[in-house]
Formats: sequence, C-alpha cells, structure tokens
Amino acid sequence: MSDNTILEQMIRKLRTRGDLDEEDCSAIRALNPVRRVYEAPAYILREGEPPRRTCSFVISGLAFRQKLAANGARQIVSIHIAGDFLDLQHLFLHTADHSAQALTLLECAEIDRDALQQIVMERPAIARAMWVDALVEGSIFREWILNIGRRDARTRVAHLLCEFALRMEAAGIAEHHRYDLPMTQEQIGDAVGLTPVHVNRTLRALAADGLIRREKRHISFASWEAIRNVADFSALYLHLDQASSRED
Amino acid sequence: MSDNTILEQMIRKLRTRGDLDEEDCSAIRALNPVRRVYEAPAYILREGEPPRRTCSFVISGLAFRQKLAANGARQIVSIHIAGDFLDLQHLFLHTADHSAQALTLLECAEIDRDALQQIVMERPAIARAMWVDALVEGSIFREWILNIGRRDARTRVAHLLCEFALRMEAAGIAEHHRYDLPMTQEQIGDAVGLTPVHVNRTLRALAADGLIRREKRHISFASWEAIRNVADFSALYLHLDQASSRED
DNA sequence: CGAAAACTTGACCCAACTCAACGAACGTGG
DNA sequence: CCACGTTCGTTGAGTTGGGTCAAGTTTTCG
Repeated sequence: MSDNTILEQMIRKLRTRGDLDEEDCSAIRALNPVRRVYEAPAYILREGEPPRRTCSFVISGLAFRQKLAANGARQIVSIHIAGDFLDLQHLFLHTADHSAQALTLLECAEIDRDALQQIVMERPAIARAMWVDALVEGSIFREWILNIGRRDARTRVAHLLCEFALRMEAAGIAEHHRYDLPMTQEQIGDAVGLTPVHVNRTLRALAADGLIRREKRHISFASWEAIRNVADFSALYLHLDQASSRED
Repeated sequence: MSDNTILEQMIRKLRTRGDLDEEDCSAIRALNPVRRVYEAPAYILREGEPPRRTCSFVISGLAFRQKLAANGARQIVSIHIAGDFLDLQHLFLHTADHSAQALTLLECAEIDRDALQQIVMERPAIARAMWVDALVEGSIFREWILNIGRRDARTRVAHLLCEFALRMEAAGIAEHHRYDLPMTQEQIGDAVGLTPVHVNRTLRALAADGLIRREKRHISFASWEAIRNVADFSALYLHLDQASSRED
C-alpha cells in the first residue's frame, strides 16, 4: 500500500470524527508515514517504556492492548482494527502504562510524533477530530468497565461480538453482521474477564441457542435484534454519528 | 469561593498536566465560570442527553459517573474529586453515554463549553494540558478494567483505596495516607463490580488483617507498603509526573 | 506428516452472590 | 432534645456462576 493510500485512509477515518476541509487534508497528506508490518504476537509498545518517536495508525489486521495483574492474569483493555490509532496516548504522555501487541499480521502507518503533535496544534479541525477519536475510545473503556463489572458471561461475550460487528462495519471490513474474528478463545476471555474454558462453553451455548453461527473463526448472527437483545447492546457508546459538527 | 479562586484552582490543576505560561493563565482567568452547588444525589448529566452549555470542573466534594445494565445493575465508571473535569467528553461529543451525579455536596465551576473549546483551540499549552488530562483519565479506565476483570475482591477493594489515597494527596485534600471516603459500601461495590455485602466482608477482612483502619468513613493505612502490596498497586497509571514537557 | 496450539468436554470446587434478619447511625420534624 | 423512620452497615446460612484441573480431539502449520 502506498503512502498516499495510507493517508487517504487516515483522512477517511478522521472525517468520521469531524469535518475536515481541503487544507486540513493537505496537511495530513504532508505527513510522512512509514509503513510497518508486525507479525503476531509482536510488541508494538511495552508497559513502562518512554514514548516512541511515532504513533501507529492501523491499516489492516488486528492489535490489542493489555495489562498484567500480579497474579499473572492478563487483561486485554482494547482491541484495534483498521482505522484505529493504536497509541494516541503517547502523543502526550511520558510513559506507557500498558503494552500493545499485534493480534494478527498487522500493517501500520507509523507517523512521526512531533509532526502529529504539530498538526494537532495548528489545525483546529484535525484537533477536533482527534479529540473525538480519543473521547470515543474513553467511551468504549467505560462500556467495557460496565460489561466486565456487571454483566454475566453470556451477555458479556455477546456484547463483545456485537461491538466488533458494528466497529468492523463502520471500518468497512465487514458487512451484514458477519465478520472474521481471528481471536483465540483465550484472548476473548482476557478481553471480557473470563477463563478460556468458560468462553468456550459460552460461545457454544450462544450457538446452540441459534444466536450466533461459527465457522472456524468467522462469526455471523442469525438475527441482529436477537443477539443485540441478549447482549444488552446499544450502539450509543460507539458514537458513530460524530461526523458533522451539528449542534456544536 | 470567588471566581478568581476557582480559576486559580483550575490553573493549578492544569499546571500538573503541563507547563503554562503567563498568557495561558491570563486566557484561563478570562473564562467566566459560574459556581454551582449540587446536593447528592443530584444529576449533573444524564445518559442520552445532548451536551450541556457548560463543562463542570470540581471545586470540592465528590462526584461519580455511572452506567446501567439491562439487569438493573449499576456500574460506577469513575469517581471525581477536587480538580477533576467532570465531563470533558462533552466538549466534543454529541450525546452523553453515561450519567454523572453528585456523591456528596458538590461544588463545581461551570465553564462555558464554547469558551473552553476556543481556549483549547487557540492556546497550545492549554490544549496539551487538557489532552494530558483526558489521556490520564483513559489510563485510569484501563486500570479499572484490569482491576475489575482480573483481580479478586480483596485486591480490587484495596486497589481502589490506594487509588483514592494518591489522587486525594495529589489534589491536596489528604495526606499521610489517610482520607475521608464518603462512599457507601454499596457505591464502592458498584465501582469495583461487587455486591455491598461482599464489600462489607472484604473491608472488615482488610481491617482485621491490620491493613486498613476505618473510623466512620475515614480510611487510613497502617503501612503504605503493605496495602500497596495486597492491592497490586503501582502508581504509574496515574501519570502524576506529567507536569514538565521533559522528553517531548 | 508430526508437533504445537487451539478447542472441547466432564467432574469437581470455591469465591462471590443471594436472601434474610438485625443493629447502628443519622437526619428530621415535632 | 427526643422519637422515629430511613439509610447504612453487619452477620449468618445456603446457593451458584464461573473457575480449576485434566484429558481428549481437532486444527494449524512448518
């Protein structure tokens, strides 16, 4: 993928977060991204490290961010797909408070941190779009806290599957409520706070009830309404409608 | 508290998030905050609402943000103390994805949304400080996800108590690892994903083991090292050292 | 084709939940 | 300043959702 295509993808993404004019787009096109490929489970960043020179923007593949507890348990705190910034927090924080790894073969655009900071400081529309992106990420964290803290295993797993469906559709890498989910059941468990064994039983129960279909790691829903219902899922928290600055 | 004192408090807070020069401070002093008092459990904002005209900055008292699950369970997703912005996400998002309520008698500075947006767009140092503030909040969300997802009740509750200690000390409303925690055990449970009954047993167990002392709703630690240890607590995620722009 | 990784399944266990009752603290109004 | 209702905290007994352990089975991939 050429540099040009990469930046067009980034522009497309930011335009879902706020209006950009031609000058904004030119400013983005003037960035000099480096394409970089990570093979799972390569680390993109490690907890405790100082910030890198670059911020990663996901072009294709999946990545996740994780933290470890003293008992050795792992918690995945976010999963990233095409069009996501992987470590926006490094734009302004001194130390990584978590690690990030490639979940699949991962293709990223590495964008110079200083150049990105500068563009954010100089172009208000881009700043706004980046703000929205960061705030939506915060909203997803809050929903995960609710999901893990207050929902049972069935609801929790279903909720994660619903979130992926909508996010992947919004990113243009899935449609009709079907998508490839290249996560192992252990990773799903680490994302929702369950053991792999229980994730297995839960997925099979959802399938047995006709709510989901699984072929290898391809997921599809018989009825969006039905799974949505089981999952206690409302798309509000994804803030997929932020494009225009409507009532601002 | 006069408008002036309020803004000085806000300047002090932002200076812990990044360097501000005199012009930046003047710009902040030109804001026109309205002091507003909420009595617990008054709503500051409700899920689903469009953004308010103002953003709230906490002057004194505690507030929390919460989400509800379909089964009726509540999850508190964050708790805010003096010096915290309560709804930064409303600066740029269209819809509230959660509710916020006063936990105690709560004194806020209500700052005009447009004026705050403008100051963020026009003054890079303030923008940076606000970014840092938002990113630190994201970091706290991630730690909560880990806490709720992967730690047992004892560790989880202890972790929350440690977080409060450090945050309150940083905010200047506590010292020597002792502080007032005006939360009910039910609210603590809603914050860490436990039932009030189990929070009760857990707190008493921590007290019985000599790790914490409780007098009414005053908490103190016999040994910071000891509680830190059972809590699996590391202050890294609070990013309390962001003041200077050191290696940026 | 063989080894490793991922997925399944069953049996058993336990941390946390539920239910229920009671005691203590607190604010309010008379 | 006391009576009283309400909220909050405490405790016990019994239950259960999800964890643990262990042994296959299937898939993947070099």
